[in-house]
Amino acid sequence: MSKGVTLREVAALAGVSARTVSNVVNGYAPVSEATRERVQRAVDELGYRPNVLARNLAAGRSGQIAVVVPYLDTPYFAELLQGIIRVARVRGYNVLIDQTDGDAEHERRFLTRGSQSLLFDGVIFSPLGLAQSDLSERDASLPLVILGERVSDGSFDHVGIDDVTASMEATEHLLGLGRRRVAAIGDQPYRTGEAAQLRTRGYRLAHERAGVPVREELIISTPRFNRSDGATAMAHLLDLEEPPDAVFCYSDLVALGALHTLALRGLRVPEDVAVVGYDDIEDGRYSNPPVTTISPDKKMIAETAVERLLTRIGSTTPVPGLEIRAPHRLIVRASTVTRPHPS
Amino acid sequence: MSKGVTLREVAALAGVSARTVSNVVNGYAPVSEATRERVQRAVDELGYRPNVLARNLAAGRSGQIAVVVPYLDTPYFAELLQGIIRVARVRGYNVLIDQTDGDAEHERRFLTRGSQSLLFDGVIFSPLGLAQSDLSERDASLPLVILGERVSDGSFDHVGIDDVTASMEATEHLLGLGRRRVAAIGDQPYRTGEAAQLRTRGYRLAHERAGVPVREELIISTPRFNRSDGATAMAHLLDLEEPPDAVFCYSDLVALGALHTLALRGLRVPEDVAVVGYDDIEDGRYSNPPVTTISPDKKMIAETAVERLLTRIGSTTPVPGLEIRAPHRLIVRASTVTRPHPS
DNA sequence: TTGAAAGCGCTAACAC
DNA sequence: GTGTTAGCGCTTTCAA
Repeated sequence: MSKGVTLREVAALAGVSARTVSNVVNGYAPVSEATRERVQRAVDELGYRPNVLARNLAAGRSGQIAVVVPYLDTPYFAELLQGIIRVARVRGYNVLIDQTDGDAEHERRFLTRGSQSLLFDGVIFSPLGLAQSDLSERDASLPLVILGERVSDGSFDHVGIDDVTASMEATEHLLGLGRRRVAAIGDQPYRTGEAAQLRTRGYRLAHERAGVPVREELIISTPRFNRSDGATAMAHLLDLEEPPDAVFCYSDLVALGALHTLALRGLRVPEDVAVVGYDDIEDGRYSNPPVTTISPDKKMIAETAVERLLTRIGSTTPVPGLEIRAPHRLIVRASTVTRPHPS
Repeated sequence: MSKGVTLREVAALAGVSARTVSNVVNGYAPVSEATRERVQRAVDELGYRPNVLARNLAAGRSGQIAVVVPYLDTPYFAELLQGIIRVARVRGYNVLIDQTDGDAEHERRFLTRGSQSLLFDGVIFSPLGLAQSDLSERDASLPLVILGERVSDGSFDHVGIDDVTASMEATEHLLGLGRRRVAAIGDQPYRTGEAAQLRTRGYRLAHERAGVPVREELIISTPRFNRSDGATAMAHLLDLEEPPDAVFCYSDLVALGALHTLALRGLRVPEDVAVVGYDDIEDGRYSNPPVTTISPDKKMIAETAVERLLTRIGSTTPVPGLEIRAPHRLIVRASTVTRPHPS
């Protein structure tokens, strides 16, 4: 393995103590210009690289944050991750990735320092299999930021968009287009489906405001928010006696799946069925037709999540949990309007 | 921060030495059943969790591998990563992610242990900005597995599919359909574009074999393999005096971009223009129309990459670099054949 | 400013 | 089988 020049060797060559080398390397404390230069020369000459492990062990921190998502190949998470990694790197943190497949047991492990103890200083977490209540029974000493739709219990921060409002806007857009049989794909009417239920709430709210009755058979629940579920749900909707003339999908992936089924059945979008998605992933911008969608400010979400986490990590006293709402907007594309505004 | 029960405390409670606790925890060496049980009880009682950092420092390894890709939000990498993380986890390794944006300087940093020293035991690397020659000037003590199209110089393993053959097959498929003006999108005729050039070679080879002359103006080069480049290139091709009747795209993303432009121009796929992609990402299965593509065995690539890396990490003597060819196949979908085989 | 030295928590060589 | 103990390489308190 690599030789590994140690701090001591540098100290010896420079004729100073380890302490001084450490100071120079870390830019800490005052060191006289002459000494600093001498040390620096020794560092260069020996090609010294600090051993991160040792540094962290001594300092009691790891310099790493973990990002835990259900699925890595979901474009939304991939795009978010990209942002998180960029920001973390700038702040001197490495990013450890884990993917839980939405498995509750697997997810729970990240709520405590557990066996990973000290491997990461904090976690940015997007839970899927855990219910709100699970989040409360956690090791509060582990800095945590939650992404997605949860309400903070005060021991962690939560960053996300206002799902109810966004969903309401998406539905209103469809209703405003004169559609009267607007379906919803993605409800999850069970304990761990709290996030999805917020979208359904927005959907109902929009109907209420518009004075259009909700047709319960048009609300389809799906286990996941992926293409295949979207395709299946759409097929089911089209087989109804009175199929919908519009669909609000709880993710762009679901919308893409719905579009796929619509194309197979030879239906025109948006003429026969208008489609709205959620997330604004790149796929949706290039699909045929491009998908109208709710676009969360991902850059801000990523930045805020890292920023908050580092604040927590850096603080010795408990930091109050914040509810942070990132902005979102509706982007209208050809899946709902024949001649959309140029975007 | 978390209290942190130490090995010594456990030892004290169990009335044994640290050595024994370590043995029990790690399942090492022989320990009498009675002792093991006593220690285990102490561990449980105290809620002892080994400090990974300390363990690694002492053992001289980190238990982490780094995976370095140009872009995380490229579905192909996301899908691959997913496989890599799964396998690594089973083998007890954590995965550190980095994304280079294809920046050569950034990539080069991963060819040496550099400042990250000891933070990871090995690297799975998919270079983009580096040329073949850059790979040779590296710190051979860092276990390395390269993904994508490179030839091993003997100091690392390389896992990938046979790009030339695959590209030839893709092109032959188009030629076999009777298309005579087959375009290619994705060539990169410069030093770091070696991978892309292999695809172009396969493209030419297919023409040669079929006795169809290559029209140089139909070979379009693009800086990246993304949707936007594909859309632009397609627009350019359609503006030619004699536009193509088929396109071989060097990635599915490029194909999706091309499809987008084709739809905008009101052209029919495959009737007017047939399209073939590369990578078999999920997007391509649900696009409108679904994309015929070269499908590399991603699962095997991921597994093999991790397996080889761990072999390198575990070996004290130099391991000869292997060239590993993963299988691939052409999947025919509606973007080239009106009534494709069910897939 | 700088030096000496005590750990950070664990592993493993060396004894018994 | 099990105990002792010397580090792994760095940070940092305490003196000087």
